[in-house]
Amino acid sequence: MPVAELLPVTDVSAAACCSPLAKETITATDAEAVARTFKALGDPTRVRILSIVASHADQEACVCDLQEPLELSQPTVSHHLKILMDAGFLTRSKRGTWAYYALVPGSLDSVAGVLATV
Amino acid sequence: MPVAELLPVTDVSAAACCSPLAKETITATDAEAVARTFKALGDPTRVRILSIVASHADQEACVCDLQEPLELSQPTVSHHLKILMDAGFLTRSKRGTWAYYALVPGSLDSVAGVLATV
DNA sequence: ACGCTCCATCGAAGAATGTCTATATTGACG
DNA sequence: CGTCAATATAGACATTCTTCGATGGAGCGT
Repeated sequence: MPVAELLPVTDVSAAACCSPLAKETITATDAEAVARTFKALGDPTRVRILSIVASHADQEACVCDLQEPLELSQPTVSHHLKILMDAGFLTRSKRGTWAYYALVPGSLDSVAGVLATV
Repeated sequence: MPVAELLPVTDVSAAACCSPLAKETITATDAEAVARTFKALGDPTRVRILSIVASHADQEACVCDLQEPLELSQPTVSHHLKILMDAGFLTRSKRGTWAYYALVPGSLDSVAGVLATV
């Protein structure tokens, strides 16, 4: 960010199309973080997973709850669950042989807040 | 969708881990539409484009406004702009030689509403 | 009319992603 | 302790995505 001030942006001739900025733009680093969040939501299977989990009683479901309605192989379901976990939308709690994935409270709502930074 | 009712899901033995659903889940078709929206936001370059456009005075910028800060080739910038247009975040208005891309008012806010359907 | 600038489209190369099968790991239960 | 069930991980393959250079079209200027 300090680099910006070093540039002599006092160009008078290029006034043709380029208009000045009214406020700061997002940094490239922050943009990557925002994109990572949305990329996790950018797959129909993962959207359905979140919907199924959210539709369960305690907003919690195990892998076997998901495999059948999604009609996907078990490793594929686990793969998507990991992505949703890494993105902060789900948590995993293992009870016995089963792994229960639960919605992180407020994680979906906070997506709206992420957009405010753009 | 009507296929679901045909399945005899009255399985009594599998009560071990699977819990019942408290509400309806999203349909596969709707999930694809939701995912398409988020996929458009799932790339750091496109997030930066939206930020730059939103930071301009009238929330409007031409391609030349974007090419330099993004440090990408012009065809690549146009490619991303098309994706953001198809997703409903930007509109294009050509004035003279220049093409001005403007934020669709409320399009970013409505993303939060999309999540409510999940 | 000619050239020049700005932008969109085309085609291709490399990277990333979604899916599967096969295998490993973990915990429960005889 | 051995077996079985539920998940996770690894590797492979096809598809999609991001990016580029090259080309084409539209509009302004001399």
